[in-house]
Amino acid sequence: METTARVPMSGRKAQAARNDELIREAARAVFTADPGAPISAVAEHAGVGISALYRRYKSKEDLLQKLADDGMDRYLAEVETSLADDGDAWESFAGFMRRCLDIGAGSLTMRLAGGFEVTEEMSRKGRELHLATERLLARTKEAGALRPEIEVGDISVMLEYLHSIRIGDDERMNRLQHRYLALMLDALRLTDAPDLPGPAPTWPELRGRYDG
Amino acid sequence: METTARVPMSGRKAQAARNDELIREAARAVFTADPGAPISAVAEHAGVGISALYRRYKSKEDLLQKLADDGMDRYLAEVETSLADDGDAWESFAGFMRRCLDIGAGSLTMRLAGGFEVTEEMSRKGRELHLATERLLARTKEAGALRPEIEVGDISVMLEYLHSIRIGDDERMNRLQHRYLALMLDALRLTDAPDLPGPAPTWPELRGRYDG
DNA sequence: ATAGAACGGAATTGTTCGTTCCCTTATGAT
DNA sequence: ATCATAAGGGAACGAACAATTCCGTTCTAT
Repeated sequence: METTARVPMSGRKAQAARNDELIREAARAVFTADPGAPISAVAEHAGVGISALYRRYKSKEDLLQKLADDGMDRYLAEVETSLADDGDAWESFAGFMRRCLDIGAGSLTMRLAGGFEVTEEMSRKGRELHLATERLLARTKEAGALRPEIEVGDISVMLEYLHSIRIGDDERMNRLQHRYLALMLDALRLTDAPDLPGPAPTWPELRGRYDG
Repeated sequence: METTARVPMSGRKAQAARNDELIREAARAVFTADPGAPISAVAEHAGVGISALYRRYKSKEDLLQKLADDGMDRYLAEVETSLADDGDAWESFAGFMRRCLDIGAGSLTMRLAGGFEVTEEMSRKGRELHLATERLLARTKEAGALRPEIEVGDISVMLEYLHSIRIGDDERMNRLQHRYLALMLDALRLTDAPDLPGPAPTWPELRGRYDG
């Protein structure tokens, strides 16, 4: 045990601060993997007891809400990063998708939905994300780098389902997810391929899964 | 026995015979949608009571085994249909994928796995499927119609993943699944696209999810 | 040495789900 | 018409599970 705590890593406060992060990370990992996971799985994954969790979040619903909200922020940040990138339009878009895959964004919210009450604030943020994503898609299409039929709903669905690929350990899983994303991306840039069947999922359809 | 049996809809026996089918169909639908669904959901979906189910299957595990086995048979039938098709190699392969999507094959077994004991017989059948699929892929690649890096594991993962897309009612859902399959297929025929990241999932990796 | 924050994890309580049981109904033989 | 019986509906039962609470312990700062 550290007696005099030179290192910032010692002391209960530092421990606690680190646990904050540890727990958020674990929650993200666990619930991305399985939205219905028990809260004890999060504690286990984080290597802490259940108390550490309940000290920080009033309830499971509270945790899920904060997580979803956080996920939306991350996602928005990624869209804006790409929007601000003035380089190659296609690479900018592809990078956005890859980053979303890595940080678990773009799908978490959807996958979690149903497990908690959607606040007005979150609903507002959701619309904001939608609009921002729309801008990114529009810009990419204008550059002739993206299939015109692709809409925001497609992005949601694709990210959500890429995240559901869970084989092997974390590293292997990530690699496989990128394998299929690469496949998708190859298809997405085919601007003159034949039409896709059926219209893209609409915003109400996606939302409908949890507040319908 | 049917004495005169003009009307197939009357009589307890006819009812029962119809229920056999009703229940299999419901089980397929329900468990494809959610491998962890309660058995009562199957009864509900089939419009019968729970007794009707337990009269036919010893237990949930029994039902899952029979279902998985049935799924493998269906899948094998589809591979062989395509293998027997001497028309355009690409269309033959694409048709195979589309049919698998429609009948819920190619993923059911995997998704169900973990919920029941895998018999030796099933294991054997699994290897058979693998080989047959390999033949189909090889043939399609030889015709220059399929990306050479695509392996059997990719097919499993893609089908499994496509089936997990669940938005809207059955019809809408099917349409959306075909939308993303179409996207995938567009990517799969790109024989000269840049390499995909990471190797395809291997047979042990896929199996590893339930008997590891 | 002691108050108290931060924890770990067992105990508690409510819910879910597989399975069993019992009662109703339709069928076919007597 | 009556009765034995196959089928089926769905409530009841008990085990497993998971959210939350509670209590004893450890470590920090004083």
